[in-house]
Amino acid sequence: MATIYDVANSAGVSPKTVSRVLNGDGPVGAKTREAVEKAMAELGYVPSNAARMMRSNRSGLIGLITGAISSSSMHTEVSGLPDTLILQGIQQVLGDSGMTLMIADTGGDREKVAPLMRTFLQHRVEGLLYVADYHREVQPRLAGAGVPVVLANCYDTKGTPAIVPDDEAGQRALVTRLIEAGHRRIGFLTLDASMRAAALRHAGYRAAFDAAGLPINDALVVEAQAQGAEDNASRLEEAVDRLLALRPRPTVICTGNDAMAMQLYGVLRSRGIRVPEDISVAGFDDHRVIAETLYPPLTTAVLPYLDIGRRAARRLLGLIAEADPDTANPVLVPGPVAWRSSVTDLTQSSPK
Amino acid sequence: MATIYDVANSAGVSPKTVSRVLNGDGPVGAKTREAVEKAMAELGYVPSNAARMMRSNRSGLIGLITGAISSSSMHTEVSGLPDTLILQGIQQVLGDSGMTLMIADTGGDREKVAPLMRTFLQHRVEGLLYVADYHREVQPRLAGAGVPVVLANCYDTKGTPAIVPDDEAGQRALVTRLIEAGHRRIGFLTLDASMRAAALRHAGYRAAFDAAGLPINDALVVEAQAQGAEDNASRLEEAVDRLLALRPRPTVICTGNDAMAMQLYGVLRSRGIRVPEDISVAGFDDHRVIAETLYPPLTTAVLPYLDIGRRAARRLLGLIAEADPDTANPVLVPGPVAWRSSVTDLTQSSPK
DNA sequence: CGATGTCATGACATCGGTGTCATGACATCG
DNA sequence: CGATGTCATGACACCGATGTCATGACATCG
Repeated sequence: MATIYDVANSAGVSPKTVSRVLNGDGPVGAKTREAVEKAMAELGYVPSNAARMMRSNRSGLIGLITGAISSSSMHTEVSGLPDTLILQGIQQVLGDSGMTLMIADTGGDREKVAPLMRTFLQHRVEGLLYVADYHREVQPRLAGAGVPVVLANCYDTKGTPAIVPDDEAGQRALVTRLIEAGHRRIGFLTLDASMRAAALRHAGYRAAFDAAGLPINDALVVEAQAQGAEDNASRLEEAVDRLLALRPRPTVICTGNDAMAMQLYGVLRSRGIRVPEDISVAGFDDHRVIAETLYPPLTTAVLPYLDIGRRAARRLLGLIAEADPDTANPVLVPGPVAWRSSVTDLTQSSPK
Repeated sequence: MATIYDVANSAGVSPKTVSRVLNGDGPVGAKTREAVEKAMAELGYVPSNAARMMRSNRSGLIGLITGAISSSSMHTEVSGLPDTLILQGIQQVLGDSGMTLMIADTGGDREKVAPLMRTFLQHRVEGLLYVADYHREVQPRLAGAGVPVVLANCYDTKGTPAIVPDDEAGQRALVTRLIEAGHRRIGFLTLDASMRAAALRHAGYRAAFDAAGLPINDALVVEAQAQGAEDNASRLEEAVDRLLALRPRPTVICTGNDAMAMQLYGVLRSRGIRVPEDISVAGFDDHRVIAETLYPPLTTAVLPYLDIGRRAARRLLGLIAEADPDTANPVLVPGPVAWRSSVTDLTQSSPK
């Protein structure tokens, strides 16, 4: 690969002059510039970042780690890469700022974290991102490396800058919309209670009722997932039947996430209940493959992954520039409601 | 950040000796080694990859590009990152080999490819991977950069090393299993015919019949997706009704992918048809969220993304080491059949 | 016309490692 | 006992860029 010396020789100038052409500092004569540019093009010259870095001490690299990193081994499932939307959001912001992303996945093996960190440090990353596959608490050992860290889709108890989805506001907005659409008996099939999202979404559900000045009926809320259960399908069926047995019956059922809504569609149909004519359904996540493909398309609260990624990247860049506006921590990112046809508007007098 | 000189001073030796301790080349006295290691630990010394690279000319970096890169603008949909399993597979292999992955996503903007390539070249990546979000042909302009390239989940016409799923073998294996389970009237709802996977899977379907010595009834194969259609839902319904109108009715319906199978569940239930009691269903992809969550869980052909990622990475490492076994191109990676309860075994005399 | 300033350019050192070669202290051998 | 070999270590150059400073050619000014 051609070096700056090759270019200098070929153009009959000194390396320093080539450097000036490259970086636009210092004056360069028009004819000289032309000759240098021609030489660069001919040789296919691309400056070496390594050499640059030695002087500038700026690598232009950001390290990203996913997978097991904390010691919260409660969820031992093999955790893979997180939703790609988070990565995409990070990419967008970093790309625009001229940073390049290095990624590493521990593949669920916590022992791999240390060597990965070492590799990142060898490359002199200017910042680190840790991305979780679902909203949860982590106990990272990333700190102390002398490099700014931002957590995305997770948080810790030490006040490390973190960006997480505002599950509570999302569920609240969704339920508020349901109430506005005339629904009063709103069933809620919740996630495994040990999940952070479960508690927050439940709180959002209640907050929506409170804000509307409506009473809360706890019989409408049923946990439909269990810790390490295999038989979540039958558990869901039981939960659904319990809701359906209520009189008057719920007019809409919210689920802990879109996957559960997908199962709910199946259970309801097997009971001869039509969606949304007989009962409406709403999910959470806006998992595209599911929410848009289901028939009818699913009304759901959007998990703002793209936005979370963008904000995490921006915050990290801020920390690197030592210009952290020092906002509240963790930052809660709200998502909109995706209103689709799985929910009937009861305020419309004549259902077609 | 501490340098090798700091360590050398602190340990009272020369930088070269520290280097020897680091790399284990050349002999070092026991006491000296101890002193050096102590100094390194105290200073939190991590060697700089940039400096190393200047001499060795080995960056230890692999560049990965996803998103729009070809000029095949037929599918203008915003293409995001590909399935994370491919990335995970790549990660695993590269991580074990000591390489670090740099990733960049064009976010669908082809204009971004050139600057990204430049960035990668500045970092002196030793190889490039291009990963597509679904099996297709690309016309990359990656070549000529003097760096080995491997395509994953896509291929070109110039013979660039490529790793793609063996869609034909997958569909064939699936249909063969169906035949073994006693099915003879096997419906097939295909993807948009312009997709590579559609043609290959169709070929696999036919091959299974041929191998079993059974006749093919073309009325059982219906295209259930259209080019840029909005109303694929109603199109699917029509296709399903056409299959259901056949006498005798198909005993199983294969779909172009798992998402379509998910829709099919809905359509069948709305027609009062039970899965799998009245009719069996099989998908393609083994898209976990769908295949495992659906009730009943979906029998499907596995798209071996993890394996594709692994092989792509291994092949790239081979090319970098200039030891390419020069296998057939593109490499077709077969996937197993995931047999779940959405398909009834007709050879079992008594359905429970 | 000499002093001063600007422009265009180059020589040289430097960043943090590592390859090459040299050196001194011992051990071994004939 | 002198020649030779091995071990442990250091001096020095080099990788490819860029910052600092110097230099020569002109232009401008009083």
